[in-house]
Amino acid sequence: MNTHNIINFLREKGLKVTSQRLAICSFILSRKDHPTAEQIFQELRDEYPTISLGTIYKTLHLLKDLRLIQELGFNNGSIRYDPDMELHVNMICSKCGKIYDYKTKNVKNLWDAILSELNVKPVGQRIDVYYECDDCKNINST
Amino acid sequence: MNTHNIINFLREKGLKVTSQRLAICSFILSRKDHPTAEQIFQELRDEYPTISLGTIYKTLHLLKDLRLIQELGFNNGSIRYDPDMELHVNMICSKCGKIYDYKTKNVKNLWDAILSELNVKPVGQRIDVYYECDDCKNINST
DNA sequence: GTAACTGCAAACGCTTTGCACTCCC
DNA sequence: GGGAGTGCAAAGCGTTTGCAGTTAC
Repeated sequence: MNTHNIINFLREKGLKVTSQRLAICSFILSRKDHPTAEQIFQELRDEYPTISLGTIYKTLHLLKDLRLIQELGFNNGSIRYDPDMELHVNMICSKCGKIYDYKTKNVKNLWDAILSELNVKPVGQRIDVYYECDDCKNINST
Repeated sequence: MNTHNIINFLREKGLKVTSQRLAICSFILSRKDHPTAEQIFQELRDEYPTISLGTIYKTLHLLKDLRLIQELGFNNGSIRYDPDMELHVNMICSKCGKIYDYKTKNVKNLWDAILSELNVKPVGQRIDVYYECDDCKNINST
């Protein structure tokens, strides 16, 4: 979703388009690494020095309610925000916490088979694979 | 794992078998509903009035390090503890938060397919399906 | 006897809330 | 002009930590 689309989307919902809100939406909707609220805060501070964590959280909740992002809670209590609402596998490095999304037709087919077995209408899903990424492997072997 | 096995397991690891530790281990290892630390605390209080949350957490971390349980972090910041270390799907009611585990051949197939496609050695996994359970459906329809 | 464990309370980290001020519409 | 949105600071809540006292071995 580009800036223009975000503006229209917010207006359609009767929401005000402020510069902070636009910045936060553009940021999270374009990121593929599932940042935390704190990371968003730090990265937007350069351009918006007065932006606050409270605003970040309020905007993220808004996007969650609008079903544009999903929250991923982790064992250390942190929450990361994922703008990909389609079925995918979260590939998570157990050392550095880096995440990338993985999607194939095969995953979709197998997932559909499981859902038909379960006979439920899911309102959401989450598939995590924890592994050691190449960067962390290399650090260990040096 | 019954009480006798737990005692032997702890002894083998050189850990002391205290009544609190035994109670917490027996409790979490036999529960299928993935309780929180607070729930364990409340339920054990009757029998062990002086037990503390600190001890619950320390014991849970111990069991995690021993790979007898896994932690599941959620969006509200809470952590729930799951004694099933085999591959399974967590069926989670999005309304009441109730969880039950689901295992079939297809789940295993999905997992094997993903792993062979990805060509990684996983160190763990997590598969959640969020849905509305029968109890919550009935409440809504009355 | 002593090292590990417990219970308590304080500290911690992330998230939420309340409210006065600001700015979009 | 009015109400939604922002920023700040305080409060909230689950988890972790530190330490003195206790207990298993």
